[in-house]
Amino acid sequence: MASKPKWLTPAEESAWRKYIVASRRLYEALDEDLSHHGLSLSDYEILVHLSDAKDRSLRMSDLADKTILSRSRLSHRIKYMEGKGWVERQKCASDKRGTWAVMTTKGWNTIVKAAPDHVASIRNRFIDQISKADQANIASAFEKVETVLREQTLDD
Amino acid sequence: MASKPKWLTPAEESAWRKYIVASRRLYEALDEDLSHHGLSLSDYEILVHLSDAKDRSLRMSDLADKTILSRSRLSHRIKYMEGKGWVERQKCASDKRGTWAVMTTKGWNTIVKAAPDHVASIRNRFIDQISKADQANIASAFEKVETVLREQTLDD
DNA sequence: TTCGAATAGTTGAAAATTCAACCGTATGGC
DNA sequence: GCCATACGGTTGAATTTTCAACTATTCGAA
Repeated sequence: MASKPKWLTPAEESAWRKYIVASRRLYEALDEDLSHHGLSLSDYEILVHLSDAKDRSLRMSDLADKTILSRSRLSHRIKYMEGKGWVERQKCASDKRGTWAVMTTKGWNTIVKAAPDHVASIRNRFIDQISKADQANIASAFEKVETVLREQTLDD
Repeated sequence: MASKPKWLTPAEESAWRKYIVASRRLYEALDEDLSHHGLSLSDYEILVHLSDAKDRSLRMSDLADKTILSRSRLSHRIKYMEGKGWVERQKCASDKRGTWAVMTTKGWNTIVKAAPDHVASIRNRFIDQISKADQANIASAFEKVETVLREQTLDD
């Protein structure tokens, strides 16, 4: 990687620390809020992506990509969620290796119930604390970060 | 919480999604980079805070606060790190309930070795992708978020 | 001074996550 | 068509994290 350690300037260090601390705490808080509905943040994300999808169904690997979960982790989680009755698995006809994760009515009801509170959390704890201008700055900055991250991950 | 679900506007939603996705990927990438040194991001944080501290020692609960780790998790982690020879525990004289986590020379060497690469990761993957202006915006925005988060957590 | 509540920290079991190996199916070249 | 390789997904074991209970000490008020 770097040949000479180029340390962070105080301003950079400060931005980094503030970001990292706040993002950890934010994650915690949202997860805690959601736990009152019996959901973890990843379970919620899984349900969101399913509810947005055509027929409320997604192939396991697509779902894994969208939720940024490893296939293994998703597989375990879906097993759990199947137990809860929120999703079902269906064999894929066109590709016999594949599996569809299908959201059930019960899953739909669950997320419909949780969503207002969750959105309120995001609002109270994040969005409403940040000016419109900064929201735009953050959106573009993190988009850039993510793009580069993706490129960097490809060639390693 | 909220009485009426006040949904996110498209701009807000976009900012939120971009932030959440990038932050997850960023965490992953940094953790992966660090793993080449046999460290997880939390282990690194533990060592950083210890190396900044007077006598490279901190009380367990202070360390837990600084690293945003639960006491239990820190306790387990320190046991592991003790096994690696990176830290030692010492009984606290003034408060007999207490324990000091003390970084060893081996621990110091470990972090000295890992730090340049880690800083380079933060730079490549985050800092260098963001303009100076946005760094400042992000610093202040996340500071605000964290402050509110802390206040909210107090009265719950 | 004494008792009840709070604080510091640990522990073992339970739950979640990662890791690596694995099966069955597709796909692309020859 | 045939084989090597890649893909899609699952599984069980190992590791990590959470959860709840617990010990020991300190603090504070009566």
